[in-house]
Amino acid sequence: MAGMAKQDSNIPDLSSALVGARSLLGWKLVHDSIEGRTSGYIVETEAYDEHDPASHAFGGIRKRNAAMFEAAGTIYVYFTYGMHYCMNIVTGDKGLGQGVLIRALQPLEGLDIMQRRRGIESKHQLTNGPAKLTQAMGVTKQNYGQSIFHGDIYLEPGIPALSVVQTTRIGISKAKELPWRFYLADNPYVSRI
DNA sequence: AGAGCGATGGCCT
DNA sequence: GGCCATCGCTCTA
Repeated sequence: MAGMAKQDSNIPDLSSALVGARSLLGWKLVHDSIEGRTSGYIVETEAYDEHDPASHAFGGIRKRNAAMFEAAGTIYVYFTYGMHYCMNIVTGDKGLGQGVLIRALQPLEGLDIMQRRRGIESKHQLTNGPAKLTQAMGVTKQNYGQSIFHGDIYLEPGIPALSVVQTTRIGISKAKELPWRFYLADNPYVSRI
């Protein structure tokens, strides 16, 4: 199968933020919560590493960002604009301060739960943004520091990332020229093209 | 289709 | 006191 993009292991490659951002595309993100199971395919990501002025890890470890310095697979949730949560999956060696922001999902299971949590019907609007998907999936500060390898939020093999677009990141003011955003080409659940 | 803006809280200088 | 890795509503075109 040389030259064919496929998922060839049962864990994504989280060795660095850039590798992880690409590797996580197509994986199924699952949350088994008290309200039920919600899941979706990861269709859009952004990489943030320790040398990146746009990263929350830039400037060193603090209470707010400490989870980013934990082992790869740790979930780093942050609160922003007074009302939104966003979710990252930590990459790289422990102590580095790297992660991948999950920016969009293609909703798969628990659509009714997502619709209730989001307060909207439209399937396309449920998870096409970093704060939208955490609301739909029921991810909050409570999940801060959990590991995707043993917890109620975890990954399962999903769909092959056949065609990936790499471009600049969204919603940041520093280092915005870096092409560290990845998404599945032609996927209707990407936050924006 | 795109600009403007309010909501709202933790962390920074 | 100001800034945000945001979203969705409300205007103008």
